[in-house]
Amino acid sequence: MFSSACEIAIRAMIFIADKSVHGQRTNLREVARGLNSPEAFTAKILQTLTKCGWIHSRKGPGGGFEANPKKISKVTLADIVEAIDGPGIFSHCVLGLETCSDTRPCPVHHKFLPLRNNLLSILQHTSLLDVSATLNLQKTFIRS
Amino acid sequence: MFSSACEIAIRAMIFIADKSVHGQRTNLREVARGLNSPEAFTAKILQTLTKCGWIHSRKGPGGGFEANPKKISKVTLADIVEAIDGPGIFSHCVLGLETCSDTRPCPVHHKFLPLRNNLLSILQHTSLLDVSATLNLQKTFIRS
DNA sequence: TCTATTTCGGACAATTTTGTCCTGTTTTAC
DNA sequence: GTAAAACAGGACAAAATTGTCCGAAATAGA
Repeated sequence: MFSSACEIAIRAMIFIADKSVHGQRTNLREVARGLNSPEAFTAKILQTLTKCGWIHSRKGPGGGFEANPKKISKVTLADIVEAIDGPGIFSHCVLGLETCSDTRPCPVHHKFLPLRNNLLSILQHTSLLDVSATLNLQKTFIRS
Repeated sequence: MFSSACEIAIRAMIFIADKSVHGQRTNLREVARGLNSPEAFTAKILQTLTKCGWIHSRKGPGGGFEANPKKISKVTLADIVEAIDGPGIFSHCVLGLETCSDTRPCPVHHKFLPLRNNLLSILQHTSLLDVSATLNLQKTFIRS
């Protein structure tokens, strides 16, 4: 569904959001270990998220990554997915047709339309706060 | 959502099914042109579908590909997707966690569960016959 | 100021996916 | 029987994705 970079991005954002909610800053090593993801690859992804402004980074001792608490309740899964996989994901035809649309549909277009809308709705209405809340209660997990 | 090989596979199956329903056999060149897909790559995909038994191939002049009319109403999108992308697609965690399950869920597991079931249901209940029917009426298209 | 810590950014490497090409084999039509 | 048509399959090539490495820049603390 999403690229593995995107999967890691979402998990990383949840991890960082959870720390930030509790007033803590975390760093690359902690994130990578928390997710059980390759450190260097995770670094690249965090770089992208930083450039997009979804997290804030700080160099030097005691530095690391943090998320603006106000943003955590506003940033949605859709925002993160778009930042990593690009906006194409939301419009890409199920059968890969470039010209697929309501007026010139592929054979499964109408079958999948409600599903796509549902997916989009979930992504757009699920904030980081929503999903990070269960994490600290050990009700959900983010480490493979 | 699916790999591009899988997108082509589904479109190719629809194309072949549509021909077969009308008692016609088609060949690689026709399929590739019908889908506007690279011929050699399409050949590989048709090879896989043939080995899986979803279509039947025939060598020599006048040869090509055809689908058993009885099968066309039974083969589902899920069958084709599984043949090309493997069964993992149906169980792969949204966030890429290997250990994700109802009892040890990732933070979005429960949010996406209904969506996943819905997707699975659509794939399993949509037969080739269903989707190829609209094609001949020029109501849907499979060429990009 | 010096050092240790940490992110940044570019170059590079490995892997997977996508795509091509060529040779062989089977089959049909004449 | 021969030639042409068509798929089968293996080797190869290109592109995209995933992943690594290292030096530079920034920052905190001694």
